[in-house]
This record gives sequence, C-alpha cells and structure tokens, in this order.
Amino acid sequence: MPEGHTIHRLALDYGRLTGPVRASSPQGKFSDSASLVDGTPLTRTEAHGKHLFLGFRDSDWVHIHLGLFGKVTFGAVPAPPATDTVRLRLADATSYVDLRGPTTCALINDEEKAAVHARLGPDPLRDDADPDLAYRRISRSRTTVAALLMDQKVVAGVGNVYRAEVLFRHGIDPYRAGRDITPAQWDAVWGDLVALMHEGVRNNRIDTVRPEHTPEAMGRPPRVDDHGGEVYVYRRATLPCHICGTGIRTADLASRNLFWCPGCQQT
DNA sequence: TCCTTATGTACAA
DNA sequence: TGTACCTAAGGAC
Repeated sequence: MPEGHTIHRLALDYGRLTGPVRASSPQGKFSDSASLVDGTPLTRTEAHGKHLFLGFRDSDWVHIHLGLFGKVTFGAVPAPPATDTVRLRLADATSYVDLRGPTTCALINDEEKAAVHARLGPDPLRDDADPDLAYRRISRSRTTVAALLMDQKVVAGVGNVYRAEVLFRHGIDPYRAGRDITPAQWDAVWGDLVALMHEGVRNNRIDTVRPEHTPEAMGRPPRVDDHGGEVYVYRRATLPCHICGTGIRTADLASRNLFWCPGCQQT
C-alpha cells in the first residue's frame, strides 16, 4: 500500500478524529508517548512524501512512516480488543484507528519535524512543491532516472509502482541517466505524477492505464491487478505489454524490482 | 506449518 | 553493497 498517495489519504482520514482522542500502544513500543497525547485533541494532520504527521496540542507531533509493511485500519467503536501488533490505537467517540508494523512511530517536536521536511524533496501532492528543485538534481546526475525517482531527497512520495508506471507512460528507458532527461520530459513526468497521485488519493489505489488502453477499450477481458489497480508494467513481468505486445521485463535495481517495456521505453 | 514476498528506509562497511 | 527491521498474505508442502 504505502506510496505517497496512501499517506496523504491517511492524513485526511486521521484528520476526521474529533474531540479528545484516546491514545494507546497495545503492543507497548509507543506506550510512553501515547500516554503523553492521550486525552488531547488531534489538532491537525499533514503528509510529506511517505511521512505522516499527526499534530497534538501546539507543537507535539506523532511522526509515522509505514515502511514496507506498515498498515493502518479504521473501524467504528467499540473497537475490538487490540492484538499484540498494534503499535498505536487512536479513538474518538465514534471511531478507532490502528497502526501496525510502521518503520517509524515517534513523538517529535517542531524542530525535529522541520528536519524531516528539510531532507525530503518536492512532493507532487503538496501545493508548496517546486519541481525545478527536483530537476536541478536530476539534470546533474549520472544516476539512472529509475533510481532518482525513488530517491526521496529528489522527489518525495514516489515509490516502486509510480516509478515504473510514470516512466512507462512517458516512454522513458529506466536506465537513462538523469542528466539525459530533458526539461520538457521532466515537466511532463512531474505533471503526470501530480495528476496520477491526486487520483491515487481520491481512489485510495494506483491506476495508471489511460482510458484508450483499458481492457475494455482494447477488447481484452477486464482485469484488476493484485495490488488493487490497473497498471501497465508493475508486477507484469513476462506478460505482453498492453500497447506493443513485447514481454514486460524485470530486473533488480538497488534491491528493488524494476519493471519496464523494452518496446515502448527507448527514449 | 514453513517459506517467500512486498507499494521502504537506515546504517555499517 | 549488504543487512537489519517491521507484518501479513499467499503458496508450497
């Protein structure tokens, strides 16, 4: 689940908790901090890339990063007894939210929060994002564009699915060096990320296939990928490309699975 | 019941 | 570059 769109969606959904919030850490690893915010209202929520910030009082923040395994589940009260993997349970009068398996769940202050923002690149889902900042890094780098897109200092919020899909949608070879990406290409990629990721927040899933390439439009049987959305290349290794029929390729790049269509992605 | 895998990151060497 | 960390689902036995 967790790419940037998931985290921004969580910021919206956590933000619906109202009034004094009960906070607990059934699993125990966050007990001391949970007791510090227990009984206080959740005043604001914010996301930057894959980082989620829940604001309590004036300057207390619960900083959450889901990592690869983290999950958040919402439900109506009464909440069931928490299992021993729930790191943080928040609840108001009507609903509860359980957090499991996060890489990070820590109580921080404004200064520490600012430090997190400072080490993240522009986020396509934030209004304050400056895509030129990302292009400055990309255009000076010999690193592959595939690796640069996953680097949160360069762009915040893009993960393995959006990386693979946006490069496909723009016909860009993932092994192309950053400095060979033209300003026009970056403008197009950035604009596409903004649109795709906003749609991801709305639908709470990743869909990247253009209307003219959907199974219905192409006369193929309807299909939804395992992870919940309709995509061109992600986890479609060896299957024929929706557009050109070439077998989708996969490779290991910096210990992550890369997917691309050698037929469509040559520029 | 065990093994593999995963939409992620940080740190050591 | 390798390894550690966090959890749950699915598939092989």
